Parts: sequence; C-alpha cells; structure tokens
Amino acid sequence: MSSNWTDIRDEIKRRVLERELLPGAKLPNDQELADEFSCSRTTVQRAMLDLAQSGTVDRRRKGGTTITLHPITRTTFDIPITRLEIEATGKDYSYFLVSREILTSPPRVASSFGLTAPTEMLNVKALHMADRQPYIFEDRWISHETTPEILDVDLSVESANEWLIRNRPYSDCEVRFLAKRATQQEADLLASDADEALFVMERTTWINGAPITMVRAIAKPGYQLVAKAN
Amino acid sequence: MSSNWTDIRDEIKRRVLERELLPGAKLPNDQELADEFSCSRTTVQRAMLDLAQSGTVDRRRKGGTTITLHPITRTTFDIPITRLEIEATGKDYSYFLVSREILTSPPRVASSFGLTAPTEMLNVKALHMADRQPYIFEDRWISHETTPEILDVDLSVESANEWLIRNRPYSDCEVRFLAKRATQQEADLLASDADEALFVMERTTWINGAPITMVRAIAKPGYQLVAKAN
DNA sequence: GATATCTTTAAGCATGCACATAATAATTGA
DNA sequence: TCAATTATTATGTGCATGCTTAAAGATATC
Repeated sequence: MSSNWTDIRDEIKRRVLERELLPGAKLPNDQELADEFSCSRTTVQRAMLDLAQSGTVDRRRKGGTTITLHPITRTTFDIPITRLEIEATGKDYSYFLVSREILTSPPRVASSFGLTAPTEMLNVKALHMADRQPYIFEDRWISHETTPEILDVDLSVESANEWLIRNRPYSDCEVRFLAKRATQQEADLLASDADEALFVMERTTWINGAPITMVRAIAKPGYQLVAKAN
Repeated sequence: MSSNWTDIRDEIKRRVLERELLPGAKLPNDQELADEFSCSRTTVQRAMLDLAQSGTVDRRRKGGTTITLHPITRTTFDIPITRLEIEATGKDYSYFLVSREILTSPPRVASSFGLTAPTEMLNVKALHMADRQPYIFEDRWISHETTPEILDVDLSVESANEWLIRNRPYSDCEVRFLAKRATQQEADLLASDADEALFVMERTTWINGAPITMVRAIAKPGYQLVAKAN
C-alpha cells in the first residue's frame, strides 16, 4: 500500500490533469502527504523536487506547495556538437572552412558579450555538411585575447567548435533562437534561395566573465528543433 | 570542514572546468567522494543527481559515474502564456480574433498529431498584441472531437489558448522551433514585409494519446528566444 | 499606529542505515 | 569453447530522525 516517489509524482500530476487540483491550489504539507501515501516525508520530498523542477508546483518555505498558477511549457533542448548530430543520423560528416580573419566585431557581437566597445576578434566562417549537403553554416567570433592559442590552430582541419570544447571550457553560456533572412553568401553556402527564412541558434560563452566565443549557427532551410515538453 | 551538496556539485564542476577531470573520466564512487568531502553518501548522491540532470556526468549502476563524453548544451525554455509574457514587460495586452472556421486539417497538421488521414478540425487564427502592436500571430487547430465544448466558446473574447489551459489540460506536449517566410496574410497581420523571416514556435498537445490542439505561434519580426544554459 | 522583535511553522538540508536494482565480472556446466 | 548462472559492486530508493532556514504571524515597544 505504500508508494515510491514516482507514484507520488504521477498521482499529483494526475490530480492536476483531472482538475482535482487547480492552478494556485495549495497542497497538503509534506507530512500529510506522507501519511496519505503511507511513506516517509523524504519520499514526498523527492517527488516534490521533481515536480518543482518540471514547473508543475511552486514550493516556498513556510508558504507550502502550490500548483503553479500560470502553467508554462518547459522544454529542454540538448544541443550537441554538429558533427555528432550529423553522425547520429547515420550520415557522413564533413567540414569546410570558408574564411578566417581578424576583424573588429560588429555591434551585435560586442553587445552579446556585454562589451561596450567593439573589439578585435577572430572571425571564423565554416560549413558543416551531411553527406556532402550543406547542413549548418557557422559564423563564429572568438576572443583571441581570452584564447590566444586559437590563432595557432589549423582551423581548416579541425572545427573551432571542437577545438574550443576540448581546450577552453566555459562557465557561462547564453543561447538564443531566432529567424533570419538568408544573405546572398548564406544562400550560396546553404544551397537555398536568397531571402529564404533560416533558423539560427546563437550561443555566447564566457569563462568567469571573460568572453570566449559567440557562434551563430545558421541551419539549412527546413531545419527544425524538436523536443518533448513536461 | 564538511560540505553541503552544492559545494560538492560546484567542486566537481570546477574540476571539469579546470580540466582536472576530462570528458570520459571516471569519478571515484559515491562512498569515496563522501569520505573525501567528509559527508555522507546521501549528500554526494544529491550533488550527483543535480550533475546528472544538468548533463555534466553520466551515472550508471555498477558502471559508476563518468564525466559526460560528448558535452552538450542543455537549455531549458519556459514558454508562458502569451498574455503573461506581454504583461510581464509592462505592456498592454490585447487580443484579436482573425478567423474561426471548421476545416479539413492540412497534411502538416494531421502528421504532427500522428494521424494518417486528414480530419475536420476547428481552425482559429488570432493575433496577440502588445501596446496595440502585433506581437504573435497564432494559427491553431483544435480537435473538436476531443474537445467539443470549444465550439460553444466565444473566441472573440477569450483566447483559445487560455480557455484550453483552464479547461483541457494535456498529458503530452511536443514543441518545435523553426523559421518560416512570412505569407502575405502573416506579413499584413504582423506589420512585416512579405518574405520576412519569422520565428515560429509550434506546440502539439495530446491527452492520453488523443489530439487536443496544435498551435503555430508566429512571432513578430526580430523576436528572439533567450535562455541561459547550464 | 508604526516598527521592531520574537515565535511558530513548513519546507529544505543532512545523516546513517538498509535494501533494491542493474550491469558487469566471475564461475560453472554442457 | 561458449552459453547460462551466480556473485559482486556502484548507484538508486526508502525510512527515521534531527537540525536549519525563511517567511508569516503574533507580540511588544516606541
């Protein structure tokens, strides 16, 4: 008759689903739930930890546990290294360096790092291909102040992404998704029409406050990011 | 000298960051870590649970704990109700019903639900506005087989989104992000150029396998989704 | 009446312990 | 030799218990 923590979690979820518990409703305290489910308070605590992390309930000291007032769709995306994403589909991965030059970073890049003044950075443009078809075009800015070693790496062989992951881990990362009309260069490289709508994943990383890299990964036309929520 | 679970988590993260632990490296077992940190195995377990959930380590029974071999960027997005998203920015929310009609669902909608044959569904198009400026255009398909009550709701007053959330909770939800070129109608409603690249969030929900609704939320030009990863 | 301080409450954190489970390694038997 | 069985081992789960902490409410003080 006693329950394990997943039973408790699922039962609370069921009550929300069946509208026995409405948004904003206050749940009994952990001890009462433990009594109801014939288990210890620790087990209730474990279930509540999961429910709180999935955004189903709000837990506040003294305030007790309530069903989230404004339901949100919480979605977790795992963005892998492009090479692995391609190889996971069974396709052949290849990589092609388009350009590599030191430039003054445009305002959008500087502001993404939280820098006020434009700085000189290494700009690397490269194309990731699946079965020789263009897949993702990456336009990357690397702070060669923070990571001077990058200047000695032969980026025509190894992608900057993989070199950085192996050699320059980050402490903070910001991700943004957006849509962008293809420029002529992007259209050429991704074999799309100019003015095609392209899906863009931007990632900016820092190490203890110092900028490392900002990459704009521009996906081929039709690319979608899919995830299961809750 | 004894640690709490966040100390342990942060110390492991630090070791990964400082490359004292490389991807694929095997950690000591929980008991040994407990000894090292002068705490109980339970505390180590709590830290490891967090590290596993954030994708930093892999844990397997008997196999032990290893640093994730292929680092991924794990990002969690909370997608709120559009009204709340707008109100949170301090702007005035308004809502405008564009159309409401029963139609045969196009293939992309049916296939998103996992249905083989096209079905009759209620199609609702509506515009969410912030300070009278178009913000998100939603193109929604609702299964009036699963939710017949929706046919009696006055959708010019209340958004289908909010009615559904209050009255028809879901058990499964799939989210997809993509980019889409604006059609003429979308351009008109969102005050953008035709052919502008628009960011689209698609959500499909089911209740115990039965389709409820599929919504394509098409954001105004320039919209971005931002999150902090790890 | 407004502000500061105490008290209570409910949840979080931690410990020690025991048993369950899954995956691997070792052993056995055909 | 190889497959089936058994043992081992690290993590997973659960219980009982106690301490800590944040917030709400009550009380006292100015």
